[in-house]
Amino acid sequence: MSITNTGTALMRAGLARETGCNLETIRYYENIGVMPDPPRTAAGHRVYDESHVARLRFVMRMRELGFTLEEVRGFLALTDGGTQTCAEVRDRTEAHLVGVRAKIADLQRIERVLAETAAQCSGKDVPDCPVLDALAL
Amino acid sequence: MSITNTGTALMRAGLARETGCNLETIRYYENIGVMPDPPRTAAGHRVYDESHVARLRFVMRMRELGFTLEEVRGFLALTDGGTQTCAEVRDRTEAHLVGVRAKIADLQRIERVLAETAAQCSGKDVPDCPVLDALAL
DNA sequence: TCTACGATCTGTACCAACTACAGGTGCAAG
DNA sequence: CTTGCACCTGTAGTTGGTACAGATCGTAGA
Repeated sequence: MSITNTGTALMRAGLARETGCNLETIRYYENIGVMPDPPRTAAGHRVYDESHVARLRFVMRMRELGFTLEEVRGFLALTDGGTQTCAEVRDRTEAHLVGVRAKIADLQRIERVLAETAAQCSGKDVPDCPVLDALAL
Repeated sequence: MSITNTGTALMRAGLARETGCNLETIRYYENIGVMPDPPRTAAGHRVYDESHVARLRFVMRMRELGFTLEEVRGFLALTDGGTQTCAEVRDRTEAHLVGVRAKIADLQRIERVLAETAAQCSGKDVPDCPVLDALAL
């Protein structure tokens, strides 16, 4: 399953480079329990392998898709426990999708209000403005 | 000329009730300079009038439309100085609109990815799931 | 071997934009 | 007179990071 090359030991900067993740964010994810405490060298330096790269990429992809870290944690708990089912994962994904669609609708409403109001502007060097009128309502 | 007719004196809770703003947020807006320091009673209690109600409503409406407090401050500085022009207000509004449209596009991309992936789910009680596969890529 | 430099370590502070709470006063009703 | 609420202040917590200070480690050059 996991292809573990012998020489793929990474330090924190290496993991950051491999994943594109910010250096400090790696430690942050460790602190909040999203990434595991990695093994350390004698001097206390963190050592990462391919499993850490994969997990961090998973976390980053979920974040890109707008999942909260709490939701990420939930997914990881499922897969870490090996208790995940396709139905459960789909349900959580669709629950998130509902939120995303609500945000889109919200922003579209905002977009419409802003565009319609700005379209009424004279664009002149006068103090009166329909945008300010709309905001003062 | 009764005091209670035109000059409706409000305490903080009254202003919150009139505007729907959270009680603590009013003090926060005062601290960050978005709302002015109101006059006080002898005991130090804040006293608000209609001008505060109007200003707070203006701030809240801008926030609802997704403007940052920094942008709100900018608009208020314009109108407080009486230096606003319709052209300037329209320009700032349209600059904000660009950001809103970018957010919508972003969320629509996310929506598409989530919907397409979730649609491939078997919905069964099995550990394999196309959503997890997509995230693990 | 000494030394300089970069990488790593830790804790902590900072950002937006609020929200909440602790601990203290004021004021009016019962 | 006491109860109880509204108000006051400062400060901490939230989410998801980002950044910095100060200490230590590890290695390459002189």
